[in-house]
Amino acid sequence: MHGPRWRNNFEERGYRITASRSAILDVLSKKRCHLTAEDVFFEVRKIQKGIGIATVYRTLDLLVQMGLVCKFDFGDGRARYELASGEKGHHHHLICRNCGRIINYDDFLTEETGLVKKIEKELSQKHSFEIDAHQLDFYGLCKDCQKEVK
Amino acid sequence: MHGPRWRNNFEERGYRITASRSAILDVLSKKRCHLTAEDVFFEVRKIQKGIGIATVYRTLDLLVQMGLVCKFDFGDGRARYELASGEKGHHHHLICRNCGRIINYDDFLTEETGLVKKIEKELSQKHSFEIDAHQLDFYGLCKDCQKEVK
DNA sequence: AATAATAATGAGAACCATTATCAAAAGGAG
DNA sequence: CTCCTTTTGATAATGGTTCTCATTATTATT
Ligand SMILES: [Mn+2]
Ligand SMILES: [Mn+2]
Ligand SMILES: [Zn+2]
Ligand SMILES: [Zn+2]
Repeated sequence: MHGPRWRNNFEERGYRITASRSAILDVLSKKRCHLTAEDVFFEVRKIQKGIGIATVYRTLDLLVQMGLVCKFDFGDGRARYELASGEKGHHHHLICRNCGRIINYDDFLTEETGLVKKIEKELSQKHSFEIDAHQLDFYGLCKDCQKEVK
Repeated sequence: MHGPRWRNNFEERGYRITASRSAILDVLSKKRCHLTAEDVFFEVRKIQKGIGIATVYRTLDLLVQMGLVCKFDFGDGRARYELASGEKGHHHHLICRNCGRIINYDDFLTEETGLVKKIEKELSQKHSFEIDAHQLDFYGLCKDCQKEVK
């Protein structure tokens, strides 16, 4: 996820590479986790003093549309954004119901990736659906919250 | 998902079985799909004329907490509720990015269920996480929207 | 049955993440 | 520089959800 690639991507579509936009991409590149729009906003303001929250939302939308960023909704009322590092970089989630902690994992079981592909193929045919992505999340209690709740 | 079970469940916890509450459960039982709170509200009003939207939200929360109802968030800004029919009744989703259509499927591949269990076990150990549920969604374009977009 | 205690409810206000609006600023083409 | 398009920030508006609070319904106690 370094410069040239997304720069080309921008230019091809006639989008301008502005300071705000590249600052937002910088933040997403460095903090590789599930940032809310607000998180991004505060982080980017350290670089781009005057940036407005609207620009953050607009840019995030843009990046999602371009496929450079993934948008998640874990059910706590705010969207989360994360750099889409393509095939490699794809991961699934463990989400704590108590504290909201989110754990990424990409050390899939050997069967895991293969089966998901197989399911996708099967479902595509059966439902005439053109699948381009999937999301697998596990919900429960994290280590710390297990004690706490008991 | 018929009477006695959830009635007991309610009484055990000291919750009252009111007309509104059982009307809401009725609606969820009959319309077996992903209803928004508003959907439920309008549907229930046919039975319980004076019911307020706040009661719908409160009751849905209650039912989710009790494990009788599942709450989903497919990223369109509104939560969806659906009767949790336990082990049987569990299903995964196909979601159209264009029109928002949601397709349930529970005709899992034979390997599908087994593998998910295996992953859960593995993840539980590795991350000391107590997993109690999972959600698997596939995103893409439904049959109708494939033509439209092209 | 009457009374007291508690739980549930409806109306509407409040909340809060996200979107829309719009005038100003910045960037690019010539 | 000039014209035209895109981007931006401030702020208002939106819309789903939650909160507040006075009223009502249900249950427990006498
Ligand atoms: Mn993630
Ligand atoms: Mn479903
Ligand atoms: Zn936790
Ligand atoms: Zn569709």
